[in-house]
Amino acid sequence: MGIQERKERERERRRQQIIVAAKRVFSEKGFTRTTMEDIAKEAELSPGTLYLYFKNKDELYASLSLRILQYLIIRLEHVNGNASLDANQKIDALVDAMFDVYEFDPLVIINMFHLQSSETLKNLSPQLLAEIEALSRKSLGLIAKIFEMGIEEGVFLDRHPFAMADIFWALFSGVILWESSKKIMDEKKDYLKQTLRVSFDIFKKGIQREDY
Amino acid sequence: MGIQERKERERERRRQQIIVAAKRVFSEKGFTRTTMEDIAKEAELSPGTLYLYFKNKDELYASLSLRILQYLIIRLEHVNGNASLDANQKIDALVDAMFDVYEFDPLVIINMFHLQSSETLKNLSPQLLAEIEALSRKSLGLIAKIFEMGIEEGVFLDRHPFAMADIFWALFSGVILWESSKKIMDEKKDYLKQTLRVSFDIFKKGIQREDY
Amino acid sequence: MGIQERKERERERRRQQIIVAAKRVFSEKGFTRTTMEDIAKEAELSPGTLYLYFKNKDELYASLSLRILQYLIIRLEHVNGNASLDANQKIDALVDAMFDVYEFDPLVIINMFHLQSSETLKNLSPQLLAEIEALSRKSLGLIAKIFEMGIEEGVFLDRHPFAMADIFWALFSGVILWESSKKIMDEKKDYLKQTLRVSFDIFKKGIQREDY
Amino acid sequence: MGIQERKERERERRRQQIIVAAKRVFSEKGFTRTTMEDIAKEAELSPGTLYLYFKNKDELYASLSLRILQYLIIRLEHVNGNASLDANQKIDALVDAMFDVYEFDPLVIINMFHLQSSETLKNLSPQLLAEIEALSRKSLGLIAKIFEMGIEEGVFLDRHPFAMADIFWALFSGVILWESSKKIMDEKKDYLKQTLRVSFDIFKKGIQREDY
DNA sequence: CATGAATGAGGCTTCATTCAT
DNA sequence: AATGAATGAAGCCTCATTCAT
Repeated sequence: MGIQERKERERERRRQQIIVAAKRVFSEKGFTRTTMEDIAKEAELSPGTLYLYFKNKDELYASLSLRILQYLIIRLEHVNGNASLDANQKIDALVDAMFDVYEFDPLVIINMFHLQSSETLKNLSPQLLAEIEALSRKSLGLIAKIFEMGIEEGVFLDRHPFAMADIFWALFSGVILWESSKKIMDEKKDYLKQTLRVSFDIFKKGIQREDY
Repeated sequence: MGIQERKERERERRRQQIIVAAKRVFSEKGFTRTTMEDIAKEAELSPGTLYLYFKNKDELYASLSLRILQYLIIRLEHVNGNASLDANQKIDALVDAMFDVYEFDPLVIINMFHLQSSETLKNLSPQLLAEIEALSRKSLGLIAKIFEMGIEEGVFLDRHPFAMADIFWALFSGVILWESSKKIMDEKKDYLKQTLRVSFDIFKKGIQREDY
Repeated sequence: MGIQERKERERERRRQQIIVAAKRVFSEKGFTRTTMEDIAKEAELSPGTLYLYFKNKDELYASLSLRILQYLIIRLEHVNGNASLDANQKIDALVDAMFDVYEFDPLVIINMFHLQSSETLKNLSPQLLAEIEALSRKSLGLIAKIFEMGIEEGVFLDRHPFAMADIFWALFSGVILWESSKKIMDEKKDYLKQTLRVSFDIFKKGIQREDY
Repeated sequence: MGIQERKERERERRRQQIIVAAKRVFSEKGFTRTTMEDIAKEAELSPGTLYLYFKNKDELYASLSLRILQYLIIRLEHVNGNASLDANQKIDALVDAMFDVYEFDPLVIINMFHLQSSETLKNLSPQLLAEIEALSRKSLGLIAKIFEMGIEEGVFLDRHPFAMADIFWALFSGVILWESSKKIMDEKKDYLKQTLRVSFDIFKKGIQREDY
């Protein structure tokens, strides 16, 4: 059993090793221009080894997103579970969570939104697509719950909570993608977090029934 | 010169022919999975011919975005030029313009945001990148102007107008990308326009200094 | 049209060029150990070009057999069409035809029987498999017809003509495969044609109702 | 020594375990598409273990044939050793032996003929090739002996006994390969044994000096 | 002996791009 | 200008084999 456990740990360690390498290379070069050999080299492994841990390039790419979605869900459940917060406080907590998730691993977040907003999605295996979909749906559901609560409390505009969650999510991803795209076009300073902050403020104000 | 002109016109017509074909194929298959031969077939031309009009695949792809950005700028200039509108009316006109642009060619809009939010950007030639950047910057500038006006009038929150423009743009692209991504994951109905409408409403409300 | 024709001819010439090269390499190394690059080199073409003429390695391999089967069918039809021959004379003509086909291209014949008697068959595309099956069936049918005639004439044993055709075919392929296998094991002299001759004699005698 | 023997027995048991597994997998998938891991899984062993018992994939594949050839030789020696049979009775016994061998393990027989009629032969190590050759030669020699006897008795046509043995062998393998190939092309009923029966009848009749 | 994770060479195939016609 | 056949670089992935445990 000790052996069993150690093996398990080592396997997980190896996976991480690959994931870390993949993250780095994908972030730098994007999906298409990254080769499996690039990742193997970065991970100091042989190309064949990658395939012992990930079925193919797509799955490896997507698995990055899975990790961060799982982390996001944990954070969101925590927000939702905190009964002491009213709707607006939960929005604040939600925003904090999003910042946390972003800082947890900015490169992966950008990767994830690239994935979600790109053709790569069409290449994924049905299972993996379903998995991503499930986690996305769950995240969105948890976010929607907050809006639902605010609507019930009468403090938020009465819009479909899922639409609001979609918009919140779209705003988050839109800002991140747009800002990183601007950085590509123009290697200037990084306004991402400031812009994100303002956008969340605007959003929050925009959904209030009365001014606050 | 008559001959010269005719040649010029024919050349332009050919370019359009290619662009139309490219649009169709890129929209259907995404950038990577589209081959130059696909486009050539769709345009009823030979692959070689494409290279007489576009330097390479990337430039062809990007040129789609150029077209729509140019159209967008015309629309935005029109909005800005209308002196009879106050800031909030201009926001409405801006929103209308965005809807127009979207409906002008939804596939190309999605393409453009894919481009802007993707690795492809990294592959472009510096000139083309600069061209896109210039047009984007101009668009954003025109949008920012509206916010600037509202801030000066005292009806909008006093935030950096360019940040507001970025956020507006990010919201627009974010919703479009996210909704089309949801459609990939789950071939359901298309809520894009409704969601876009709500998101603009929230945004507009969110930037008001006083409630309206 | 002149141009059209010339292109057609050139295309066919290129195909032949590839087929000749493929035949040589496959015969020398067998299917698995032959690489597409081997063939390309032998044909003095680039690997990519092979794929302009053959969908993949399997199809290229199988197309060798198709050619010879077509040739065989022509020969068999000729035998069947000759109304002046009685059943036993047709058997002789059949045997001559088989020798002809063998000499038409011994390497390809061996390839074909390798193909027919091997796992490679399982890898073929359904269409190609169907095509081979159709030609094989047709060949066998033409052979069976001869036996049928002999049975009706009362000179051959009354066995199912198709079974007799199968046996004839199996004998032919069996001798060829076994003799070439012996040559691999033991680079000695080549008794193939003599053995083939004796085997056909035995077969012919074996199917007679009365001694002749 | 008891220990020594037990170890020996266990080693042999392990070998058998692998052979049984290999037989199953090779039969199902053919040589190329079978991986060592497939076999290891089927044998409930690890891939590495296979290499403790067989030098490589080729040798493992070939060893299947060795087994059946050994069995065949035993049967053939038995036939030859039975002094009470005349030549034609020995032919009958030979045919019975072939059927026995076929039924002893049809899959392995097919494997063996695949091996003998395939490129794989070219990959074998010289020793293994020599071993197979030796057994084949011995089998063929035993078969030839029967024909020799018949020729001496004056009941068989006076042909080179080894050629007759080759033809007999080629007929046997040809029918088996062709029938199993037909089954691949067309998942119909299995006429193998009937066809084999008829083919042996024809062969027997074909080699008689006088009618019988 | 047994394991099974790791290796890494090598094959098939695609496709952007070129260039002779 | 247009063609489209040809190129050939490069990528993904497989799998026989090894070796540290």
